[in-house]
Formats: sequence, structure tokens, C-alpha cells
Amino acid sequence: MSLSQIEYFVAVAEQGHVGRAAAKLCIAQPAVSRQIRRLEDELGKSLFVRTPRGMKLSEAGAIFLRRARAILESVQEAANEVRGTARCTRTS
Amino acid sequence: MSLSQIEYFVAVAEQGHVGRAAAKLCIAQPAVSRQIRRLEDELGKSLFVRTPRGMKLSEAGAIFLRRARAILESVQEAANEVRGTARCTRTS
DNA sequence: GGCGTCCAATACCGTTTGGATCTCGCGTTC
DNA sequence: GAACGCGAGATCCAAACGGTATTGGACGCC
Repeated sequence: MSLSQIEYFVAVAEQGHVGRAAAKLCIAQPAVSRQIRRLEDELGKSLFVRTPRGMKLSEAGAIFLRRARAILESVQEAANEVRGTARCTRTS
Repeated sequence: MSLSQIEYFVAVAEQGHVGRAAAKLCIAQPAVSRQIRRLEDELGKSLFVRTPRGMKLSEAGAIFLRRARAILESVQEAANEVRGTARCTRTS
């Protein structure tokens, strides 16, 4: 599992579409698609329900989403804190 | 920044030696060395003070260590929770 | 029912990243 | 000053990642 995978996962969860998420992340759709799949493989569970209209979070996906967001936020905070920009939790 | 980098960082911090940490992680010493360096580059701060006797945590390193541990733990928990091993925080 | 659209998944390829091995440089120790 | 312990650099190779092109399935429209 990698941070990018988590990042991609959150993006797809938020957008509901792999393609949409890819656009937002500024990378190609297949890259996102593949990383999501690997993440699911590693976790041994489907994170999304594939519909012909896009991707819908599965139950496991919903659980993971909260954790994923927390992780990304922690990483941000850690980086900021070390860089000296501790203060508040400004995400940019 | 990647999860492996964080993992390596924690290992080095705990061991006080790059070589020692590498052995524990079952990878070669230069690999760890490089990842630590990249992490430092990315954060723009030295995480360790290099001594002829090993590596000592710098102030920034000490700060980051707490965060790093928390992040790794979060990732573990997230994975466990999704896999169905939600219960307590059993790490295995 | 055939066609165009919209979606994700797959195949293939070039590039990048990560690890292994070998080597060097610097201190310490005797 | 020779030997040891330690981290860092250089080089090579394999695995991972991302991009382009393409396929396959479901839906809407004519």
C-alpha cells in the first residue's frame, strides 16, 4: 500500500468516477484504475461497486475512506510540522 | 513521501544505525540510506545528526518520529479494519 | 435492432523508482 | 599507522508506475 494509492482512492471516492478523479489528479485514467485495483487486491476486499455509470463506495470502501482521509491529513501535518509550518491545519 | 520512507525512518530512529535498521528491514544499507536522504530532502530538514557512531535524531527528527509512528499505525489499523479484523488494535 | 456515448479494464511500451553490490571516505581504536 | 565500524556515493538491474491506444459492457437515442 502506498500513499498515492490512498490518495487516488479518496479522489475516486469523492468523484464517483475513475476518469473524473484522474482528471483532478492530473494523471491518466488507467493509472488510477490500476492503483485502485491493486489496493483492493492488497486489502482483499472490493472498495467500490462498479456500475455502468461510475464507481460507488462499497461498505468496506466507506470504512476505509474515513481512515484514508485521516492518514493523508496526518502526513500533511507531519510534513508541515517538520518544515516549521506547524501552526494551524492549513491544507495548502 | 512514501510509506516505506516513513517505515525506514522509524527503523533507523529506533536502531540508531542505518546498517542495523537495514538488517532489521531485510534490505541493503544503501537503500535505506537513500530513502532517508530523500525524505530529508523533501522535508527540507535533516532528520538525523550523522555521527561516526551512527545516526542520532535531530530535533526535527524527534518531532517527525511521533508523527511517523502514528501514521504507520493508522495505516495498519485501516487495513485491519477493512479486512474485517476490526476489533482491538492487535497488530497481527 | 443498430449506433454513438460513457464508463472502467486491459495490453503494451517507455520511463522512473527502488534495491543489490561494490567501493570510497571518515573517525575511532588499538 | 593499520584495522575496524559506520554512512554515503556510483553503477547495474528488476520491479513499479504512468501514458497511449484499445477493448468490452451498459445505456440512451434514432
